[in-house]
Amino acid sequence: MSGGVDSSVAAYLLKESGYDVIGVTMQIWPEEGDAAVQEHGGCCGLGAVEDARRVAWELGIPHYVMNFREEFDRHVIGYFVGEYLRGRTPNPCIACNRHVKWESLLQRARGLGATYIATGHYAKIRHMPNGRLALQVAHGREKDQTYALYNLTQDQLAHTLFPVGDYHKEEIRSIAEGLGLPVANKPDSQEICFIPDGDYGTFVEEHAAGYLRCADAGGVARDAVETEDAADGCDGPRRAGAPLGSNSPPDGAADGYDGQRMMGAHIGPGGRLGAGDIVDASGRVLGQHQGYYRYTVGQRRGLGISSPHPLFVIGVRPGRKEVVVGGAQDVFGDGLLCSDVNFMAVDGLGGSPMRVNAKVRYNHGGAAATIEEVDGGRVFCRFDAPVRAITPGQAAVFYDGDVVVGGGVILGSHG
RNA sequence: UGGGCUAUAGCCAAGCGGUAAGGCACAGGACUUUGACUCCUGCACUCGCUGGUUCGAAUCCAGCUAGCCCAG
Repeated sequence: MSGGVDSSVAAYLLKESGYDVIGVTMQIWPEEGDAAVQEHGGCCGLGAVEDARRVAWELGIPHYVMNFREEFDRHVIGYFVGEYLRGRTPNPCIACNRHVKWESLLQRARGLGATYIATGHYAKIRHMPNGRLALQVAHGREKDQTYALYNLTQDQLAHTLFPVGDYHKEEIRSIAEGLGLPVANKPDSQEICFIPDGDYGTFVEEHAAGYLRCADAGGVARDAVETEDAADGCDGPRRAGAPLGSNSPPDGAADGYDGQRMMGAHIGPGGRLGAGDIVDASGRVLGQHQGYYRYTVGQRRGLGISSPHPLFVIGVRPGRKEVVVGGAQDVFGDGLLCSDVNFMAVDGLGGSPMRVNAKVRYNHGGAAATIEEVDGGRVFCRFDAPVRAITPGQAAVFYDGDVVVGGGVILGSHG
Protein backbone atom coordinates (compact mmCIF):
# COMPACT_ATOMS: atom_id res chain seq x y z
CA MET A 1 0.00 0.00 0.00
CA SER A 2 1.63 3.18 -1.19
CA GLY A 3 -0.85 5.45 0.47
CA GLY A 4 -2.40 6.29 -2.88
CA VAL A 5 -5.93 5.76 -4.12
CA ASP A 6 -5.28 2.69 -6.25
CA SER A 7 -3.60 0.44 -3.72
CA SER A 8 -6.00 1.59 -1.02
CA VAL A 9 -9.05 0.64 -3.04
CA ALA A 10 -7.31 -2.56 -4.14
CA ALA A 11 -7.06 -3.58 -0.50
CA TYR A 12 -10.71 -2.75 0.02
CA LEU A 13 -11.88 -4.71 -3.02
CA LEU A 14 -9.89 -7.73 -1.91
CA LYS A 15 -11.36 -7.62 1.55
CA GLU A 16 -14.86 -7.34 0.13
CA SER A 17 -14.19 -10.41 -1.97
CA GLY A 18 -13.45 -12.37 1.14
CA TYR A 19 -9.67 -12.45 1.06
CA ASP A 20 -7.67 -12.35 4.25
CA VAL A 21 -5.84 -9.11 3.56
CA ILE A 22 -2.59 -7.84 5.03
CA GLY A 23 -1.53 -4.31 4.19
CA VAL A 24 2.15 -3.78 3.41
CA THR A 25 3.95 -0.54 2.72
CA MET A 26 7.40 -0.75 1.23
CA GLN A 27 10.17 1.52 2.40
CA ILE A 28 12.48 2.00 -0.50
CA TRP A 29 14.04 5.44 -0.55
CA PRO A 30 17.44 5.79 0.99
CA GLU A 31 16.78 9.17 2.50
CA GLU A 32 13.51 9.00 4.24
CA GLY A 33 12.53 12.16 6.00
CA ASP A 34 13.41 14.52 3.21
CA ALA A 35 10.59 17.02 3.18
CA ALA A 36 10.71 17.55 -0.56
CA VAL A 37 10.57 13.83 -1.18
CA GLN A 38 7.62 13.34 1.07
CA GLU A 39 5.61 16.04 -0.56
CA HIS A 40 6.12 14.86 -4.09
CA GLY A 41 5.81 11.16 -3.38
CA GLY A 42 5.75 9.04 -6.46
CA CYS A 43 4.43 5.59 -7.21
CA CYS A 44 5.91 4.28 -4.02
CA GLY A 45 5.61 7.37 -1.91
CA LEU A 46 7.33 6.90 1.38
CA GLY A 47 5.88 9.99 2.93
CA ALA A 48 2.61 8.20 2.46
CA VAL A 49 3.26 5.58 5.10
CA GLU A 50 0.93 7.42 7.40
CA ASP A 51 -1.77 7.55 4.76
CA ALA A 52 -1.44 3.84 4.16
CA ARG A 53 -1.60 3.12 7.88
CA ARG A 54 -4.74 5.18 8.20
CA VAL A 55 -6.42 3.45 5.28
CA ALA A 56 -5.50 0.04 6.67
CA TRP A 57 -6.98 1.08 10.00
CA GLU A 58 -10.22 2.16 8.39
CA LEU A 59 -10.42 -1.06 6.40
CA GLY A 60 -9.75 -3.04 9.52
CA ILE A 61 -6.72 -4.89 8.18
CA PRO A 62 -3.25 -5.30 9.68
CA HIS A 63 -0.54 -3.09 8.30
CA TYR A 64 3.17 -3.71 8.04
CA VAL A 65 5.98 -1.47 6.93
CA MET A 66 8.79 -3.41 5.30
CA ASN A 67 12.25 -2.17 4.52
CA PHE A 68 13.34 -2.73 0.93
CA ARG A 69 15.93 -0.01 0.76
CA GLU A 70 18.81 -2.33 0.00
CA GLU A 71 17.00 -4.08 -2.82
CA PHE A 72 15.80 -0.80 -4.23
CA ASP A 73 19.24 0.73 -4.10
CA ARG A 74 20.79 -2.21 -5.86
CA HIS A 75 18.21 -3.10 -8.47
CA VAL A 76 16.66 0.24 -9.23
CA ILE A 77 19.01 3.09 -8.38
CA GLY A 78 22.16 1.18 -9.25
CA TYR A 79 20.69 0.03 -12.52
CA PHE A 80 19.31 3.49 -13.23
CA VAL A 81 22.63 5.26 -12.77
CA GLY A 82 24.59 2.55 -14.54
CA GLU A 83 22.40 2.61 -17.61
CA TYR A 84 22.70 6.34 -18.02
CA LEU A 85 26.47 6.13 -17.67
CA ARG A 86 26.43 3.55 -20.43
CA GLY A 87 24.61 5.99 -22.65
CA ARG A 88 21.32 4.15 -22.41
CA THR A 89 17.95 5.21 -21.06
CA PRO A 90 16.58 3.07 -18.22
CA ASN A 91 13.02 2.56 -17.11
CA PRO A 92 13.27 2.35 -13.33
CA CYS A 93 9.62 1.41 -12.84
CA ILE A 94 10.10 -1.81 -14.77
CA ALA A 95 13.16 -2.73 -12.75
CA CYS A 96 11.41 -1.87 -9.51
CA ASN A 97 8.41 -3.99 -10.38
CA ARG A 98 10.41 -7.00 -11.37
CA HIS A 99 13.09 -7.04 -8.72
CA VAL A 100 11.70 -5.20 -5.74
CA LYS A 101 7.94 -5.43 -5.82
CA TRP A 102 7.71 -8.93 -7.17
CA GLU A 103 10.89 -10.76 -6.31
CA SER A 104 11.51 -9.36 -2.86
CA LEU A 105 8.02 -8.48 -1.75
CA LEU A 106 6.55 -11.75 -2.92
CA GLN A 107 9.26 -13.65 -1.12
CA ARG A 108 8.62 -11.88 2.15
CA ALA A 109 4.89 -12.09 1.69
CA ARG A 110 5.23 -15.83 1.39
CA GLY A 111 7.22 -15.71 4.57
CA LEU A 112 4.15 -14.25 6.22
CA GLY A 113 2.11 -17.14 4.90
CA ALA A 114 0.49 -15.19 2.11
CA THR A 115 -0.52 -16.87 -1.14
CA TYR A 116 -0.71 -13.77 -3.29
CA ILE A 117 0.58 -10.26 -3.43
CA ALA A 118 -1.83 -7.67 -4.78
CA THR A 119 -1.11 -4.18 -6.04
CA GLY A 120 -2.99 -1.19 -7.37
CA HIS A 121 -1.64 -1.59 -10.89
CA TYR A 122 -4.08 -1.28 -13.76
CA ALA A 123 -3.65 -4.66 -15.42
CA LYS A 124 -5.38 -8.00 -15.64
CA ILE A 125 -4.05 -11.54 -15.59
CA ARG A 126 -5.36 -14.00 -18.11
CA HIS A 127 -5.10 -17.76 -18.21
CA MET A 128 -4.18 -18.71 -21.74
CA PRO A 129 -5.49 -21.83 -23.49
CA ASN A 130 -1.91 -23.07 -23.65
CA GLY A 131 -1.75 -23.10 -19.88
CA ARG A 132 0.37 -20.01 -19.53
CA LEU A 133 -0.43 -16.83 -17.66
CA ALA A 134 -0.26 -13.46 -19.38
CA LEU A 135 -0.99 -9.87 -18.63
CA GLN A 136 -4.01 -8.39 -20.28
CA VAL A 137 -4.67 -4.70 -20.81
CA ALA A 138 -6.74 -3.20 -18.01
CA HIS A 139 -10.40 -2.39 -18.35
CA GLY A 140 -9.52 1.27 -18.04
CA ARG A 141 -7.23 1.22 -21.05
CA GLU A 142 -6.17 4.81 -20.59
CA LYS A 143 -4.44 3.92 -17.33
CA ASP A 144 -3.17 0.53 -18.40
CA GLN A 145 0.16 -0.41 -16.83
CA THR A 146 0.92 -3.72 -18.47
CA TYR A 147 3.92 -2.17 -20.21
CA ALA A 148 5.74 -1.69 -16.92
CA LEU A 149 4.90 -5.21 -15.81
CA TYR A 150 5.93 -7.20 -18.88
CA ASN A 151 8.90 -8.69 -17.09
CA LEU A 152 6.98 -10.74 -14.53
CA THR A 153 7.58 -14.47 -14.55
CA GLN A 154 4.96 -17.20 -14.75
CA ASP A 155 5.47 -17.99 -11.08
CA GLN A 156 5.08 -14.36 -10.11
CA LEU A 157 1.93 -14.02 -12.16
CA ALA A 158 0.53 -17.13 -10.51
CA HIS A 159 0.77 -15.42 -7.16
CA THR A 160 -0.42 -11.96 -8.11
CA LEU A 161 -3.77 -10.20 -7.94
CA PHE A 162 -4.68 -6.91 -9.64
CA PRO A 163 -7.98 -5.89 -8.04
CA VAL A 164 -8.31 -2.56 -9.84
CA GLY A 165 -7.63 -4.00 -13.27
CA ASP A 166 -11.34 -4.38 -13.94
CA TYR A 167 -12.12 -0.73 -13.28
CA HIS A 168 -11.57 2.71 -14.68
CA LYS A 169 -9.61 5.22 -12.69
CA GLU A 170 -12.72 7.31 -12.12
CA GLU A 171 -14.52 4.31 -10.68
CA ILE A 172 -11.67 3.69 -8.27
CA ARG A 173 -11.76 7.28 -7.13
CA SER A 174 -15.48 7.23 -6.56
CA ILE A 175 -15.20 4.01 -4.58
CA ALA A 176 -12.58 5.70 -2.41
CA GLU A 177 -14.82 8.71 -1.99
CA GLY A 178 -17.77 6.52 -1.13
CA LEU A 179 -15.71 4.90 1.59
CA GLY A 180 -14.59 8.26 2.83
CA LEU A 181 -10.95 7.31 2.42
CA PRO A 182 -8.68 10.27 3.11
CA VAL A 183 -6.65 9.53 0.01
CA ALA A 184 -9.56 9.66 -2.45
CA ASN A 185 -8.37 12.84 -4.09
CA LYS A 186 -4.63 12.46 -3.99
CA PRO A 187 -3.16 13.38 -7.36
CA ASP A 188 -1.83 10.64 -9.61
CA SER A 189 1.83 9.95 -9.14
CA GLN A 190 4.21 10.68 -11.95
CA GLU A 191 7.85 11.14 -12.84
CA ILE A 192 10.67 9.28 -11.16
CA CYS A 193 9.71 8.63 -7.56
CA PHE A 194 13.23 8.74 -6.15
CA ILE A 195 14.17 11.98 -7.89
CA PRO A 196 11.48 14.38 -6.69
CA ASP A 197 13.03 17.46 -8.22
CA GLY A 198 13.22 15.79 -11.61
CA ASP A 199 16.89 16.61 -12.08
CA TYR A 200 18.05 13.13 -12.92
CA GLY A 201 21.24 14.34 -14.57
CA THR A 202 22.53 15.71 -11.30
CA PHE A 203 21.29 12.58 -9.55
CA VAL A 204 23.42 10.45 -11.85
CA GLU A 205 26.46 12.60 -11.15
CA GLU A 206 25.95 12.45 -7.42
CA HIS A 207 25.67 8.69 -7.46
CA ALA A 208 28.22 7.85 -10.12
CA ALA A 209 31.15 7.68 -7.75
CA GLY A 210 29.45 5.18 -5.47
CA TYR A 211 28.55 2.84 -8.27
CA LEU A 212 31.96 3.24 -9.74
CA ARG A 213 33.34 1.59 -6.62
CA CYS A 214 30.86 -1.24 -7.03
CA ALA A 215 32.00 -1.78 -10.60
CA ASP A 216 35.63 -1.83 -9.58
CA ALA A 217 34.93 -4.27 -6.80
CA GLY A 218 33.25 -6.54 -9.29
CA GLY A 219 36.43 -6.66 -11.28
CA VAL A 220 34.56 -6.42 -14.54
CA ALA A 221 36.49 -5.00 -17.41
CA ARG A 222 34.67 -4.37 -20.62
CA ASP A 223 35.50 -1.90 -23.27
CA ALA A 224 32.94 -2.84 -25.86
CA VAL A 225 31.31 0.53 -25.92
CA GLU A 226 34.39 2.30 -27.18
CA THR A 227 34.55 0.24 -30.32
CA GLU A 228 30.91 -0.42 -30.93
CA ASP A 229 29.51 3.02 -30.72
CA ALA A 230 32.34 4.34 -32.77
CA ALA A 231 30.88 2.53 -35.72
CA ASP A 232 27.45 4.08 -35.68
CA GLY A 233 26.11 6.07 -32.82
CA CYS A 234 22.53 5.77 -33.97
CA ASP A 235 22.35 2.14 -33.07
CA GLY A 236 23.78 2.36 -29.63
CA PRO A 237 25.71 -0.34 -27.82
CA ARG A 238 24.82 -3.81 -28.99
CA ARG A 239 26.34 -5.91 -26.28
CA ALA A 240 24.01 -8.07 -24.31
CA GLY A 241 23.66 -6.57 -20.91
CA ALA A 242 20.96 -7.93 -18.66
CA PRO A 243 19.95 -5.18 -16.28
CA LEU A 244 16.32 -6.17 -16.33
CA GLY A 245 16.60 -9.77 -17.30
CA SER A 246 15.97 -12.88 -15.32
CA ASN A 247 19.61 -13.82 -15.42
CA SER A 248 21.06 -10.64 -14.08
CA PRO A 249 23.41 -11.28 -11.17
CA PRO A 250 22.45 -10.46 -7.60
CA ASP A 251 24.67 -7.44 -7.68
CA GLY A 252 23.50 -5.24 -10.50
CA ALA A 253 26.84 -3.51 -10.70
CA ALA A 254 28.59 -6.73 -11.56
CA ASP A 255 27.06 -6.81 -14.97
CA GLY A 256 29.71 -4.74 -16.63
CA TYR A 257 29.08 -1.12 -15.95
CA ASP A 258 31.52 -0.27 -18.64
CA GLY A 259 30.32 3.27 -18.76
CA GLN A 260 31.44 3.76 -15.24
CA ARG A 261 34.76 2.02 -15.57
CA MET A 262 35.45 3.95 -18.64
CA MET A 263 34.67 7.17 -16.89
CA GLY A 264 36.74 6.19 -13.94
CA ALA A 265 39.72 8.27 -14.84
CA HIS A 266 37.60 11.34 -15.47
CA ILE A 267 35.02 11.23 -12.75
CA GLY A 268 35.42 13.26 -9.65
CA PRO A 269 32.60 13.70 -7.19
CA GLY A 270 30.60 16.70 -8.22
CA GLY A 271 32.68 17.21 -11.34
CA ARG A 272 31.53 17.39 -14.91
CA LEU A 273 31.49 13.69 -15.47
CA GLY A 274 30.68 13.43 -19.10
CA ALA A 275 30.95 16.83 -20.74
CA GLY A 276 31.74 16.64 -24.43
CA ASP A 277 30.76 17.53 -27.96
CA ILE A 278 27.39 17.66 -29.64
CA VAL A 279 27.91 16.42 -33.18
CA ASP A 280 25.84 15.71 -36.26
CA ALA A 281 25.74 12.41 -38.12
CA SER A 282 28.78 13.39 -40.18
CA GLY A 283 30.81 14.14 -37.08
CA ARG A 284 30.72 17.90 -37.35
CA VAL A 285 30.88 19.52 -33.92
CA LEU A 286 27.86 21.75 -33.34
CA GLY A 287 28.27 22.55 -29.69
CA GLN A 288 29.06 21.29 -26.22
CA HIS A 289 27.07 19.52 -23.53
CA GLN A 290 27.58 19.08 -19.81
CA GLY A 291 27.11 15.32 -19.62
CA TYR A 292 26.11 12.80 -22.26
CA TYR A 293 23.90 10.99 -19.73
CA ARG A 294 21.67 14.07 -19.67
CA TYR A 295 20.42 13.18 -23.14
CA THR A 296 18.26 10.48 -24.62
CA VAL A 297 17.21 9.55 -28.12
CA GLY A 298 14.45 11.78 -29.44
CA GLN A 299 15.17 14.56 -27.00
CA ARG A 300 14.83 18.09 -28.30
CA ARG A 301 15.24 20.45 -25.38
CA GLY A 302 18.47 21.17 -23.60
CA LEU A 303 20.80 21.14 -26.57
CA GLY A 304 21.36 24.89 -26.55
CA ILE A 305 22.09 24.95 -30.25
CA SER A 306 20.27 27.38 -32.50
CA SER A 307 19.53 26.22 -35.99
CA PRO A 308 16.93 26.84 -38.68
CA HIS A 309 15.01 23.76 -37.54
CA PRO A 310 14.71 21.91 -34.25
CA LEU A 311 17.46 19.40 -33.52
CA PHE A 312 16.86 16.06 -31.83
CA VAL A 313 19.19 13.58 -30.21
CA ILE A 314 19.62 10.55 -32.45
CA GLY A 315 22.33 8.79 -30.51
CA VAL A 316 24.57 8.88 -27.46
CA ARG A 317 28.19 7.70 -27.55
CA PRO A 318 29.42 7.24 -24.00
CA GLY A 319 32.89 6.22 -25.12
CA ARG A 320 33.49 9.51 -26.84
CA LYS A 321 31.13 11.40 -24.59
CA GLU A 322 29.37 12.56 -27.71
CA VAL A 323 25.73 13.36 -28.23
CA VAL A 324 24.66 12.93 -31.85
CA VAL A 325 21.89 15.13 -33.20
CA GLY A 326 19.85 15.33 -36.37
CA GLY A 327 16.60 16.61 -37.81
CA ALA A 328 13.11 15.48 -36.86
CA GLN A 329 13.10 12.89 -39.64
CA ASP A 330 16.35 11.32 -38.45
CA VAL A 331 14.86 9.96 -35.26
CA PHE A 332 12.65 7.37 -36.90
CA GLY A 333 13.58 3.72 -37.17
CA ASP A 334 12.14 0.75 -39.04
CA GLY A 335 12.94 -1.89 -36.50
CA LEU A 336 14.69 -2.79 -33.30
CA LEU A 337 16.65 -5.56 -31.69
CA CYS A 338 16.00 -6.46 -28.09
CA SER A 339 17.51 -8.85 -25.59
CA ASP A 340 16.51 -10.40 -22.28
CA VAL A 341 13.14 -11.24 -23.69
CA ASN A 342 10.50 -12.38 -21.27
CA PHE A 343 7.74 -14.36 -22.93
CA MET A 344 4.30 -14.41 -21.34
CA ALA A 345 1.43 -15.56 -23.50
CA VAL A 346 3.71 -17.92 -25.39
CA ASP A 347 6.66 -20.07 -24.47
CA GLY A 348 8.64 -18.64 -27.32
CA LEU A 349 8.18 -17.88 -30.99
CA GLY A 350 9.25 -21.30 -32.11
CA GLY A 351 11.18 -20.05 -35.07
CA SER A 352 8.24 -18.48 -36.83
CA PRO A 353 7.47 -14.76 -37.07
CA MET A 354 4.50 -13.29 -35.25
CA ARG A 355 2.35 -10.27 -35.90
CA VAL A 356 2.09 -7.97 -32.88
CA ASN A 357 1.41 -4.47 -31.70
CA ALA A 358 4.67 -3.21 -30.22
CA LYS A 359 5.04 -0.50 -27.61
CA VAL A 360 8.41 1.15 -27.43
CA ARG A 361 7.85 3.29 -24.35
CA TYR A 362 5.34 3.63 -21.56
CA ASN A 363 3.21 6.21 -23.30
CA HIS A 364 3.13 4.72 -26.73
CA GLY A 365 0.02 3.73 -28.57
CA GLY A 366 1.92 0.86 -30.11
CA ALA A 367 2.82 0.11 -33.70
CA ALA A 368 2.05 -2.83 -35.96
CA ALA A 369 5.09 -5.03 -36.31
CA THR A 370 6.42 -8.49 -36.95
CA ILE A 371 8.70 -10.11 -34.40
CA GLU A 372 11.08 -12.97 -34.86
CA GLU A 373 13.57 -14.70 -32.62
CA VAL A 374 17.18 -14.39 -33.67
CA ASP A 375 20.37 -15.80 -32.23
CA GLY A 376 21.00 -15.72 -28.54
CA GLY A 377 17.38 -15.50 -27.54
CA ARG A 378 17.12 -12.02 -28.88
CA VAL A 379 14.13 -10.74 -30.78
CA PHE A 380 14.09 -8.61 -33.88
CA CYS A 381 11.05 -6.44 -34.39
CA ARG A 382 10.29 -4.88 -37.76
CA PHE A 383 7.64 -2.19 -37.88
CA ASP A 384 5.17 -1.75 -40.71
CA ALA A 385 5.85 1.97 -40.60
CA PRO A 386 8.81 3.85 -39.07
CA VAL A 387 8.58 4.47 -35.32
CA ARG A 388 9.94 7.50 -33.56
CA ALA A 389 12.69 7.50 -30.95
CA ILE A 390 13.52 3.83 -30.52
CA THR A 391 15.78 4.11 -27.50
CA PRO A 392 18.41 1.68 -26.20
CA GLY A 393 17.63 0.72 -22.63
CA GLN A 394 13.90 1.21 -22.91
CA ALA A 395 11.61 -1.79 -23.11
CA ALA A 396 9.80 -3.07 -26.17
CA VAL A 397 6.58 -4.83 -25.20
CA PHE A 398 4.64 -6.92 -27.70
CA TYR A 399 0.88 -7.31 -27.63
CA ASP A 400 -1.45 -9.69 -29.39
CA GLY A 401 -4.68 -7.78 -29.06
CA ASP A 402 -5.07 -7.14 -25.34
CA VAL A 403 -2.60 -9.76 -24.27
CA VAL A 404 1.09 -9.29 -23.56
CA VAL A 405 3.06 -11.71 -25.69
CA GLY A 406 6.33 -10.67 -24.13
CA GLY A 407 8.89 -7.95 -24.11
CA GLY A 408 12.58 -7.18 -23.95
CA VAL A 409 15.20 -4.50 -23.49
CA ILE A 410 15.97 -2.49 -26.60
CA LEU A 411 19.57 -2.81 -27.74
CA GLY A 412 19.23 -0.46 -30.67
CA SER A 413 17.19 0.57 -33.66
CA HIS A 414 17.69 -0.56 -37.21
CA GLY A 415 16.87 1.29 -40.38
C1' U B 1 45.83 53.67 -46.71
C1' G B 2 42.08 53.64 -50.95
C1' G B 3 37.23 50.97 -52.78
C1' G B 4 32.96 48.02 -51.52
C1' C B 5 29.56 45.46 -48.11
C1' U B 6 27.09 44.73 -43.42
C1' A B 7 25.26 46.37 -38.66
C1' U B 8 17.49 44.22 -35.86
C1' A B 9 16.63 39.79 -28.99
C1' G B 10 21.46 34.68 -26.57
C1' C B 11 21.81 32.77 -32.18
C1' C B 12 19.73 33.03 -37.28
C1' A B 13 16.54 36.33 -39.59
C1' A B 14 12.00 39.19 -41.99
C1' G B 15 11.24 44.21 -42.69
C1' C B 16 12.30 48.61 -48.33
C1' G B 17 8.42 55.67 -44.80
C1' G B 18 3.08 54.29 -41.09
C1' U B 19 4.08 52.54 -35.65
C1' A B 20 9.40 45.52 -34.76
C1' A B 21 7.26 38.47 -38.68
C1' G B 22 9.20 33.82 -37.95
C1' G B 23 12.69 29.94 -36.52
C1' C B 24 16.32 28.14 -32.93
C1' A B 25 17.56 28.68 -27.81
C1' C B 26 15.61 29.78 -23.03
C1' A B 27 11.69 30.12 -18.92
C1' G B 28 6.91 28.71 -16.91
C1' G B 29 2.51 25.61 -17.40
C1' A B 30 -0.40 21.29 -19.39
C1' C B 31 0.17 16.14 -20.50
C1' U B 32 2.70 11.67 -18.23
C1' U B 33 3.58 6.12 -12.19
C1' U B 34 10.43 5.99 -16.75
C1' G B 35 13.52 9.16 -19.94
C1' A B 36 11.53 11.71 -23.98
C1' C B 37 7.99 13.72 -27.57
C1' U B 38 3.77 16.99 -28.04
C1' C B 39 0.74 21.19 -26.72
C1' C B 40 -0.06 26.21 -24.33
C1' U B 41 2.05 30.77 -22.58
C1' G B 42 6.09 34.19 -22.02
C1' C B 43 10.44 36.28 -24.30
C1' A B 44 13.38 43.62 -28.47
C1' C B 45 8.37 50.19 -25.71
C1' U B 46 12.94 48.85 -29.63
C1' C B 47 16.28 48.21 -34.59
C1' G B 48 25.39 49.89 -33.62
C1' C B 49 25.95 55.39 -31.98
C1' U B 50 24.90 60.76 -32.97
C1' G B 51 22.44 64.19 -35.63
C1' G B 52 19.14 65.53 -39.97
C1' U B 53 14.70 65.19 -43.47
C1' U B 54 9.38 64.01 -42.46
C1' C B 55 2.86 64.59 -39.60
C1' G B 56 5.47 59.92 -38.94
C1' A B 57 12.09 56.63 -39.69
C1' A B 58 14.52 50.03 -38.28
C1' U B 59 13.36 51.85 -43.09
C1' C B 60 15.73 58.20 -46.51
C1' C B 61 20.38 61.52 -45.67
C1' A B 62 25.17 62.83 -43.07
C1' G B 63 28.95 61.81 -39.64
C1' C B 64 31.03 58.34 -36.23
C1' U B 65 32.06 53.27 -34.50
C1' A B 66 32.59 47.98 -35.35
C1' G B 67 33.02 43.65 -38.45
C1' C B 68 33.74 41.44 -43.34
C1' C B 69 35.60 41.50 -48.50
C1' C B 70 38.69 43.48 -52.54
C1' A B 71 42.94 46.45 -53.62
C1' G B 72 47.80 47.73 -52.06
